[in-house]
Amino acid sequence: METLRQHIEQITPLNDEELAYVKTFFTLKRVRKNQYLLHEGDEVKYEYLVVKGIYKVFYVDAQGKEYIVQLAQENWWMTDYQAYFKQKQATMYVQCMEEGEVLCLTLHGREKLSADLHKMEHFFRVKLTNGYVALQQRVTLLLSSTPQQRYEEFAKLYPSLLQRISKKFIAEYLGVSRETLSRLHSANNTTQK
Amino acid sequence: METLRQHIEQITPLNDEELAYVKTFFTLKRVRKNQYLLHEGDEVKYEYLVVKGIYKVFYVDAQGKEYIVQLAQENWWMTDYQAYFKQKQATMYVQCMEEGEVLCLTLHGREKLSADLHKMEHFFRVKLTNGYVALQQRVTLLLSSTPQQRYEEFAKLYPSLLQRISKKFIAEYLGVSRETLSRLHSANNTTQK
DNA sequence: CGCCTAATGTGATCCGGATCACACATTAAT
DNA sequence: ATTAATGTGTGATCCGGATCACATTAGGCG
Repeated sequence: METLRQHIEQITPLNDEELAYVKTFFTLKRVRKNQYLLHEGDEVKYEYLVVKGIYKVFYVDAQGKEYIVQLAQENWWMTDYQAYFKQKQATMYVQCMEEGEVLCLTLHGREKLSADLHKMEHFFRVKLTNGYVALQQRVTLLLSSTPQQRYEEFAKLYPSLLQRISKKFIAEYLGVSRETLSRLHSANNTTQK
Repeated sequence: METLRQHIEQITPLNDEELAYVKTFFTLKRVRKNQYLLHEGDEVKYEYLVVKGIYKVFYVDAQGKEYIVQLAQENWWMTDYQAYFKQKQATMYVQCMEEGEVLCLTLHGREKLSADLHKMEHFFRVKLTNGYVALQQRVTLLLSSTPQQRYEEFAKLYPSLLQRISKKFIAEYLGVSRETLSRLHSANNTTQK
Protein backbone atom coordinates (compact mmCIF):
# COMPACT_ATOMS: atom_id res chain seq x y z
CA MET A 1 0.00 0.00 0.00
CA GLU A 2 3.00 2.29 0.33
CA THR A 3 2.96 2.36 -3.46
CA LEU A 4 -0.39 4.10 -3.35
CA ARG A 5 0.90 6.97 -1.25
CA GLN A 6 3.88 7.49 -3.51
CA HIS A 7 1.71 7.33 -6.57
CA ILE A 8 -0.73 9.94 -5.33
CA GLU A 9 1.96 12.17 -3.90
CA GLN A 10 3.57 12.51 -7.28
CA ILE A 11 0.62 14.79 -7.89
CA THR A 12 -0.63 16.02 -4.54
CA PRO A 13 0.59 15.61 -0.94
CA LEU A 14 -1.69 13.90 1.57
CA ASN A 15 -1.53 13.99 5.34
CA ASP A 16 -1.78 10.76 7.33
CA GLU A 17 -5.43 11.14 8.06
CA GLU A 18 -6.30 11.70 4.42
CA LEU A 19 -4.14 8.82 3.33
CA ALA A 20 -5.79 6.51 5.83
CA TYR A 21 -9.18 7.54 4.49
CA VAL A 22 -8.13 7.06 0.89
CA LYS A 23 -6.80 3.60 1.66
CA THR A 24 -10.17 2.41 2.87
CA PHE A 25 -11.43 2.55 -0.71
CA PHE A 26 -8.80 0.30 -2.20
CA THR A 27 -8.38 -3.44 -1.99
CA LEU A 28 -5.25 -5.31 -2.97
CA LYS A 29 -5.49 -8.32 -5.24
CA ARG A 30 -2.85 -10.83 -6.31
CA VAL A 31 -3.07 -11.82 -9.96
CA ARG A 32 -1.55 -14.84 -11.68
CA LYS A 33 -0.37 -15.04 -15.25
CA ASN A 34 -3.18 -15.45 -17.79
CA GLN A 35 -5.81 -14.67 -15.18
CA TYR A 36 -8.67 -12.46 -16.30
CA LEU A 37 -9.57 -9.42 -14.22
CA LEU A 38 -12.44 -8.66 -16.54
CA HIS A 39 -14.33 -10.66 -19.12
CA GLU A 40 -16.52 -9.45 -21.95
CA GLY A 41 -20.09 -9.23 -20.76
CA ASP A 42 -19.12 -8.81 -17.09
CA GLU A 43 -20.35 -6.02 -14.95
CA VAL A 44 -17.35 -3.70 -14.52
CA LYS A 45 -17.00 -3.34 -10.76
CA TYR A 46 -13.49 -1.95 -10.57
CA GLU A 47 -10.77 -0.02 -12.16
CA TYR A 48 -7.29 -1.22 -11.32
CA LEU A 49 -4.07 0.46 -10.38
CA VAL A 50 -1.20 -1.80 -11.32
CA VAL A 51 1.20 -2.33 -8.43
CA LYS A 52 3.19 -5.02 -10.17
CA GLY A 53 2.99 -7.12 -13.33
CA ILE A 54 1.87 -6.50 -16.91
CA TYR A 55 -1.68 -6.56 -18.19
CA LYS A 56 -3.50 -6.13 -21.46
CA VAL A 57 -6.88 -4.56 -22.13
CA PHE A 58 -8.22 -5.91 -25.40
CA TYR A 59 -11.31 -6.73 -27.37
CA VAL A 60 -12.15 -9.41 -29.85
CA ASP A 61 -13.93 -8.70 -33.11
CA ALA A 62 -16.50 -10.84 -34.90
CA GLN A 63 -13.73 -12.77 -36.68
CA GLY A 64 -12.02 -13.57 -33.39
CA LYS A 65 -9.14 -11.19 -33.96
CA GLU A 66 -7.75 -9.48 -30.89
CA TYR A 67 -6.96 -5.79 -30.62
CA ILE A 68 -5.05 -4.46 -27.65
CA VAL A 69 -6.43 -1.15 -26.48
CA GLN A 70 -4.01 -0.72 -23.62
CA LEU A 71 -0.87 -2.34 -22.29
CA ALA A 72 -0.50 -1.56 -18.61
CA GLN A 73 2.46 -1.84 -16.31
CA GLU A 74 3.43 -0.47 -12.88
CA ASN A 75 1.47 2.62 -11.82
CA TRP A 76 -0.92 2.54 -14.72
CA TRP A 77 -4.66 2.57 -14.30
CA MET A 78 -6.78 0.29 -16.39
CA THR A 79 -10.19 -1.19 -16.98
CA ASP A 80 -12.87 -1.06 -19.66
CA TYR A 81 -13.47 2.62 -18.96
CA GLN A 82 -16.37 3.01 -21.27
CA ALA A 83 -18.29 0.34 -19.40
CA TYR A 84 -16.93 1.35 -15.99
CA PHE A 85 -17.96 4.98 -16.22
CA LYS A 86 -21.29 4.31 -17.85
CA GLN A 87 -21.90 1.22 -15.72
CA LYS A 88 -22.61 -0.98 -18.68
CA GLN A 89 -21.50 -4.51 -19.58
CA ALA A 90 -17.86 -4.91 -20.52
CA THR A 91 -17.01 -5.15 -24.20
CA MET A 92 -13.38 -5.76 -23.38
CA TYR A 93 -11.17 -8.17 -21.50
CA VAL A 94 -8.46 -7.39 -18.99
CA GLN A 95 -5.91 -10.16 -18.68
CA CYS A 96 -2.66 -10.59 -16.80
CA MET A 97 0.47 -11.26 -18.86
CA GLU A 98 3.01 -11.24 -16.07
CA GLU A 99 1.93 -12.01 -12.54
CA GLY A 100 1.69 -9.26 -9.99
CA GLU A 101 -0.81 -7.32 -7.93
CA VAL A 102 -3.35 -4.59 -8.45
CA LEU A 103 -5.31 -2.18 -6.28
CA CYS A 104 -9.04 -2.22 -6.99
CA LEU A 105 -11.30 0.83 -6.82
CA THR A 106 -15.02 0.94 -7.46
CA LEU A 107 -16.67 3.75 -9.40
CA HIS A 108 -18.56 4.64 -6.25
CA GLY A 109 -15.26 4.82 -4.38
CA ARG A 110 -13.73 7.02 -7.02
CA GLU A 111 -16.65 9.44 -6.97
CA LYS A 112 -16.83 9.49 -3.18
CA LEU A 113 -13.13 10.21 -2.89
CA SER A 114 -13.41 12.97 -5.45
CA ALA A 115 -16.36 14.56 -3.70
CA ASP A 116 -14.92 14.33 -0.19
CA LEU A 117 -11.38 15.37 -0.93
CA HIS A 118 -10.73 18.18 -3.36
CA LYS A 119 -7.16 16.91 -3.54
CA MET A 120 -8.31 13.56 -4.83
CA GLU A 121 -10.53 15.15 -7.43
CA HIS A 122 -7.46 17.08 -8.48
CA PHE A 123 -5.43 13.88 -8.56
CA PHE A 124 -7.92 12.17 -10.84
CA ARG A 125 -8.20 15.18 -13.09
CA VAL A 126 -4.46 15.34 -13.57
CA LYS A 127 -4.28 11.60 -14.29
CA LEU A 128 -7.07 11.91 -16.81
CA THR A 129 -5.37 14.87 -18.43
CA ASN A 130 -2.23 12.85 -18.97
CA GLY A 131 -4.22 9.92 -20.24
CA TYR A 132 -6.13 12.12 -22.65
CA VAL A 133 -2.96 13.56 -24.13
CA ALA A 134 -1.41 10.12 -24.49
CA LEU A 135 -4.50 8.78 -26.23
CA GLN A 136 -4.61 11.69 -28.62
CA GLN A 137 -1.02 10.94 -29.55
CA ARG A 138 -1.96 7.38 -30.20
CA VAL A 139 -4.76 8.52 -32.48
CA THR A 140 -2.39 10.66 -34.52
CA LEU A 141 0.00 7.75 -34.72
CA LEU A 142 -2.67 5.35 -35.92
CA LEU A 143 -3.95 7.89 -38.44
CA SER A 144 -0.72 8.68 -40.14
CA SER A 145 2.13 6.30 -39.59
CA THR A 146 3.60 3.20 -41.21
CA PRO A 147 4.17 -0.02 -39.23
CA GLN A 148 7.82 0.94 -39.10
CA GLN A 149 7.15 4.30 -37.46
CA ARG A 150 4.65 2.79 -35.08
CA TYR A 151 7.13 0.25 -33.90
CA GLU A 152 9.86 2.83 -33.42
CA GLU A 153 7.53 5.07 -31.46
CA PHE A 154 6.49 2.15 -29.30
CA ALA A 155 10.10 1.15 -28.69
CA LYS A 156 10.88 4.69 -27.65
CA LEU A 157 7.91 5.02 -25.31
CA TYR A 158 8.04 1.61 -23.69
CA PRO A 159 11.52 0.12 -24.06
CA SER A 160 10.97 -2.11 -21.04
CA LEU A 161 7.89 -3.74 -22.53
CA LEU A 162 9.85 -4.81 -25.60
CA GLN A 163 11.73 -7.24 -23.41
CA ARG A 164 8.89 -8.39 -21.25
CA ILE A 165 6.12 -9.30 -23.68
CA SER A 166 5.99 -11.26 -26.90
CA LYS A 167 6.05 -9.63 -30.31
CA LYS A 168 2.66 -11.03 -31.05
CA PHE A 169 1.08 -8.74 -28.48
CA ILE A 170 3.05 -5.74 -29.60
CA ALA A 171 1.68 -6.35 -33.08
CA GLU A 172 -1.84 -6.44 -31.69
CA TYR A 173 -1.23 -3.17 -29.92
CA LEU A 174 0.16 -1.50 -33.01
CA GLY A 175 -2.58 -2.76 -35.30
CA VAL A 176 -0.13 -4.58 -37.52
CA SER A 177 0.14 -8.27 -38.38
CA ARG A 178 2.64 -10.45 -36.53
CA GLU A 179 4.41 -11.23 -39.80
CA THR A 180 4.83 -7.62 -40.84
CA LEU A 181 6.29 -6.75 -37.47
CA SER A 182 8.72 -9.64 -37.73
CA ARG A 183 9.87 -8.52 -41.15
CA LEU A 184 10.61 -5.06 -39.82
CA HIS A 185 13.28 -6.50 -37.58
CA SER A 186 15.07 -8.28 -40.39
CA ALA A 187 14.99 -5.12 -42.48
CA ASN A 188 16.34 -3.09 -39.58
CA ASN A 189 19.15 -5.43 -38.69
CA THR A 190 20.54 -5.62 -42.18
CA THR A 191 20.50 -1.86 -42.67
CA GLN A 192 21.81 -0.86 -39.29
CA LYS A 193 24.76 -3.26 -39.46
CA MET B 1 -22.00 33.97 -22.16
CA GLU B 2 -25.28 32.40 -21.14
CA THR B 3 -24.03 29.36 -23.06
CA LEU B 4 -21.25 28.99 -20.55
CA ARG B 5 -23.60 28.71 -17.60
CA GLN B 6 -25.74 26.14 -19.35
CA HIS B 7 -22.72 24.19 -20.38
CA ILE B 8 -21.27 24.02 -16.89
CA GLU B 9 -24.61 23.38 -15.25
CA GLN B 10 -25.08 20.25 -17.27
CA ILE B 11 -22.52 18.90 -14.85
CA THR B 12 -22.64 20.99 -11.71
CA PRO B 13 -24.85 23.87 -10.52
CA LEU B 14 -23.25 27.25 -9.83
CA ASN B 15 -24.60 30.15 -7.81
CA ASP B 16 -24.48 33.67 -9.25
CA GLU B 17 -21.35 34.63 -7.39
CA GLU B 18 -19.49 31.56 -8.59
CA LEU B 19 -20.66 32.06 -12.11
CA ALA B 20 -19.54 35.67 -12.10
CA TYR B 21 -16.12 34.56 -10.90
CA VAL B 22 -15.88 31.84 -13.52
CA LYS B 23 -16.79 34.28 -16.26
CA THR B 24 -13.83 36.51 -15.49
CA PHE B 25 -11.54 33.81 -16.87
CA PHE B 26 -13.16 33.54 -20.25
CA THR B 27 -12.98 35.86 -23.24
CA LEU B 28 -15.27 35.68 -26.23
CA LYS B 29 -13.85 35.72 -29.73
CA ARG B 30 -15.56 35.90 -33.12
CA VAL B 31 -14.03 33.66 -35.74
CA ARG B 32 -14.39 33.85 -39.52
CA LYS B 33 -14.30 30.96 -41.92
CA ASN B 34 -10.80 29.67 -42.69
CA GLN B 35 -9.31 31.71 -39.86
CA TYR B 36 -6.65 29.97 -37.79
CA LEU B 37 -6.98 29.96 -34.01
CA LEU B 38 -3.69 28.16 -33.72
CA HIS B 39 -0.78 27.63 -36.05
CA GLU B 40 1.98 25.04 -35.88
CA GLY B 41 4.89 26.45 -33.92
CA ASP B 42 2.74 28.92 -31.99
CA GLU B 43 2.74 29.15 -28.27
CA VAL B 44 -0.57 27.61 -27.16
CA LYS B 45 -2.15 30.30 -25.04
CA TYR B 46 -5.72 29.05 -24.96
CA GLU B 47 -8.08 26.21 -25.14
CA TYR B 48 -11.39 27.02 -26.76
CA LEU B 49 -14.97 26.22 -25.96
CA VAL B 50 -16.99 26.35 -29.16
CA VAL B 51 -20.05 28.55 -28.82
CA LYS B 52 -20.91 28.43 -32.50
CA GLY B 53 -19.38 27.21 -35.75
CA ILE B 54 -17.28 24.22 -36.79
CA TYR B 55 -13.55 23.84 -36.37
CA LYS B 56 -10.88 21.31 -37.16
CA VAL B 57 -7.78 20.40 -35.20
CA PHE B 58 -5.25 18.85 -37.55
CA TYR B 59 -1.61 18.32 -38.24
CA VAL B 60 0.40 18.08 -41.41
CA ASP B 61 3.00 15.39 -42.00
CA ALA B 62 6.32 15.67 -43.78
CA GLN B 63 4.64 14.95 -47.13
CA GLY B 64 2.12 17.72 -46.59
CA LYS B 65 -0.79 15.39 -45.93
CA GLU B 66 -3.35 16.56 -43.41
CA TYR B 67 -4.79 14.45 -40.61
CA ILE B 68 -7.74 15.69 -38.61
CA VAL B 69 -7.37 14.88 -34.95
CA GLN B 70 -10.62 16.47 -33.88
CA LEU B 71 -13.70 17.97 -35.46
CA ALA B 72 -15.35 20.35 -33.03
CA GLN B 73 -18.80 21.84 -33.01
CA GLU B 74 -21.01 23.56 -30.43
CA ASN B 75 -20.06 22.88 -26.81
CA TRP B 76 -16.86 21.03 -27.63
CA TRP B 77 -13.52 21.97 -26.18
CA MET B 78 -10.50 22.04 -28.40
CA THR B 79 -6.88 23.02 -28.80
CA ASP B 80 -3.55 21.26 -29.25
CA TYR B 81 -3.82 19.73 -25.79
CA GLN B 82 -0.45 18.14 -25.77
CA ALA B 83 1.19 21.52 -26.26
CA TYR B 84 -1.34 23.38 -24.11
CA PHE B 85 -0.91 21.21 -21.03
CA LYS B 86 2.84 20.87 -21.36
CA GLN B 87 3.24 24.49 -22.48
CA LYS B 88 5.21 23.57 -25.56
CA GLN B 89 5.05 24.78 -29.15
CA ALA B 90 2.02 23.69 -31.12
CA THR B 91 2.43 20.78 -33.51
CA MET B 92 -1.13 21.20 -34.72
CA TYR B 93 -3.38 23.74 -36.35
CA VAL B 94 -6.85 24.82 -35.28
CA GLN B 95 -8.88 26.29 -38.11
CA CYS B 96 -12.42 27.50 -38.50
CA MET B 97 -14.56 25.73 -41.11
CA GLU B 98 -17.84 27.51 -40.45
CA GLU B 99 -17.84 30.91 -38.84
CA GLY B 100 -18.87 31.36 -35.26
CA GLU B 101 -17.52 32.22 -31.85
CA VAL B 102 -15.44 30.61 -29.15
CA LEU B 103 -14.68 31.21 -25.48
CA CYS B 104 -10.97 31.31 -24.69
CA LEU B 105 -9.42 29.99 -21.49
CA THR B 106 -5.75 30.04 -20.54
CA LEU B 107 -4.06 27.11 -18.82
CA HIS B 108 -3.45 29.36 -15.86
CA GLY B 109 -7.16 30.19 -15.78
CA ARG B 110 -8.11 26.55 -15.93
CA GLU B 111 -5.80 25.64 -13.07
CA LYS B 112 -6.84 28.61 -10.98
CA LEU B 113 -10.51 27.82 -11.43
CA SER B 114 -9.88 24.19 -10.51
CA ALA B 115 -7.93 25.12 -7.41
CA ASP B 116 -10.37 27.79 -6.21
CA LEU B 117 -13.62 26.01 -6.91
CA HIS B 118 -13.90 22.32 -6.17
CA LYS B 119 -16.98 22.35 -8.39
CA MET B 120 -14.95 23.51 -11.35
CA GLU B 121 -12.30 20.88 -10.76
CA HIS B 122 -15.15 18.41 -10.78
CA PHE B 123 -16.50 19.90 -13.98
CA PHE B 124 -13.18 19.54 -15.74
CA ARG B 125 -12.70 16.03 -14.45
CA VAL B 126 -16.07 14.93 -15.80
CA LYS B 127 -15.40 16.56 -19.16
CA LEU B 128 -12.04 14.84 -19.36
CA THR B 129 -13.60 11.53 -18.42
CA ASN B 130 -16.02 11.78 -21.31
CA GLY B 131 -13.28 12.85 -23.65
CA TYR B 132 -11.09 9.96 -22.58
CA VAL B 133 -13.80 7.42 -23.23
CA ALA B 134 -14.57 8.93 -26.63
CA LEU B 135 -10.92 8.87 -27.63
CA GLN B 136 -10.52 5.28 -26.56
CA GLN B 137 -13.45 4.40 -28.78
CA ARG B 138 -11.77 6.17 -31.64
CA VAL B 139 -8.62 4.16 -31.04
CA THR B 140 -10.52 0.88 -31.18
CA LEU B 141 -12.21 2.05 -34.35
CA LEU B 142 -8.94 2.98 -36.01
CA LEU B 143 -7.35 -0.29 -34.93
CA SER B 144 -9.94 -2.62 -36.24
CA SER B 145 -12.38 -1.27 -38.75
CA THR B 146 -12.70 -0.92 -42.52
CA PRO B 147 -13.33 2.45 -44.18
CA GLN B 148 -16.94 1.37 -44.54
CA GLN B 149 -17.41 0.79 -40.83
CA ARG B 150 -15.58 3.97 -39.95
CA TYR B 151 -17.86 5.99 -42.13
CA GLU B 152 -20.98 4.37 -40.72
CA GLU B 153 -19.80 4.97 -37.18
CA PHE B 154 -19.06 8.57 -37.99
CA ALA B 155 -22.44 9.06 -39.61
CA LYS B 156 -24.10 7.63 -36.53
CA LEU B 157 -22.13 9.78 -34.08
CA TYR B 158 -22.20 13.07 -35.97
CA PRO B 159 -25.08 13.08 -38.43
CA SER B 160 -25.18 16.88 -38.43
CA LEU B 161 -21.55 17.18 -39.52
CA LEU B 162 -22.22 15.07 -42.60
CA GLN B 163 -24.28 17.93 -43.96
CA ARG B 164 -22.13 20.78 -42.82
CA ILE B 165 -18.62 19.88 -43.92
CA SER B 166 -17.12 18.53 -47.11
CA LYS B 167 -16.33 14.87 -47.66
CA LYS B 168 -12.71 15.67 -48.05
CA PHE B 169 -12.46 16.58 -44.39
CA ILE B 170 -14.44 13.60 -43.26
CA ALA B 171 -11.94 11.45 -45.13
CA GLU B 172 -9.09 13.17 -43.33
CA TYR B 173 -10.78 12.53 -40.02
CA LEU B 174 -11.36 8.88 -40.78
CA GLY B 175 -7.86 8.28 -42.08
CA VAL B 176 -9.11 7.22 -45.51
CA SER B 177 -8.48 8.71 -48.92
CA ARG B 178 -11.04 11.04 -50.47
CA GLU B 179 -11.50 8.65 -53.37
CA THR B 180 -12.13 5.61 -51.22
CA LEU B 181 -14.74 7.50 -49.23
CA SER B 182 -16.43 8.61 -52.42
CA ARG B 183 -16.59 5.05 -53.71
CA LEU B 184 -18.27 3.91 -50.53
CA HIS B 185 -21.25 6.07 -51.35
CA SER B 186 -21.71 4.59 -54.80
CA ALA B 187 -21.41 1.09 -53.41
CA ASN B 188 -23.95 1.87 -50.71
CA ASN B 189 -26.52 3.45 -52.95
CA THR B 190 -26.62 0.62 -55.44
CA THR B 191 -26.96 -2.08 -52.80
CA GLN B 192 -29.47 -0.36 -50.57
CA LYS B 193 -31.80 0.54 -53.44
C1' DC C 1 14.91 -34.58 -19.73
C1' DG C 2 12.31 -34.63 -23.55
C1' DC C 3 7.45 -33.48 -25.13
C1' DC C 4 4.13 -30.30 -26.41
C1' DT C 5 2.75 -25.76 -27.17
C1' DA C 6 3.69 -21.16 -28.07
C1' DA C 7 6.78 -17.73 -30.32
C1' DT C 8 9.33 -16.29 -34.27
C1' DG C 9 11.14 -15.98 -39.03
C1' DT C 10 10.36 -16.19 -43.90
C1' DG C 11 8.49 -17.23 -48.48
C1' DA C 12 4.40 -16.86 -51.86
C1' DT C 13 0.14 -14.94 -52.99
C1' DC C 14 -3.57 -11.79 -52.89
C1' DC C 15 -6.26 -7.78 -52.26
C1' DG C 16 -7.92 -3.35 -50.34
C1' DG C 17 -7.08 1.00 -50.54
C1' DA C 18 -3.65 4.72 -51.99
C1' DT C 19 -2.26 7.17 -55.75
C1' DC C 20 -2.54 9.30 -60.19
C1' DA C 21 -5.31 11.29 -63.70
C1' DC C 22 -9.12 13.38 -65.50
C1' DA C 23 -14.16 14.94 -66.17
C1' DC C 24 -17.84 17.27 -64.32
C1' DA C 25 -20.33 19.95 -60.89
C1' DT C 26 -20.63 23.39 -57.51
C1' DT C 27 -19.36 27.49 -55.12
C1' DA C 28 -16.97 31.87 -54.42
C1' DA C 29 -15.02 36.08 -56.08
C1' DT C 30 -14.93 40.42 -58.81
C1' DA D 1 -22.09 36.89 -65.74
C1' DT D 2 -17.46 34.97 -66.25
C1' DT D 3 -13.62 32.91 -64.46
C1' DA D 4 -11.27 30.74 -61.08
C1' DA D 5 -11.07 27.71 -57.22
C1' DT D 6 -12.78 24.00 -54.83
C1' DG D 7 -15.52 19.73 -54.26
C1' DT D 8 -16.93 15.27 -56.08
C1' DG D 9 -17.19 11.03 -58.88
C1' DT D 10 -14.81 7.39 -61.33
C1' DG D 11 -11.46 4.75 -64.02
C1' DA D 12 -6.60 2.57 -64.17
C1' DT D 13 -2.58 1.26 -61.88
C1' DC D 14 0.31 0.06 -58.16
C1' DC D 15 2.00 -1.36 -53.80
C1' DG D 16 2.18 -2.26 -48.76
C1' DG D 17 0.71 -5.17 -45.73
C1' DA D 18 -2.66 -9.09 -44.70
C1' DT D 19 -3.15 -13.76 -45.22
C1' DC D 20 -1.83 -18.45 -45.79
C1' DA D 21 1.61 -21.96 -45.19
C1' DC D 22 5.44 -23.95 -43.28
C1' DA D 23 10.05 -24.47 -40.96
C1' DT D 24 12.66 -23.42 -36.88
C1' DT D 25 13.39 -22.26 -32.26
C1' DA D 26 12.42 -21.53 -27.55
C1' DG D 27 9.89 -22.16 -23.37
C1' DG D 28 7.04 -24.09 -19.91
C1' DC D 29 5.92 -28.22 -17.56
C1' DG D 30 4.87 -33.10 -16.82
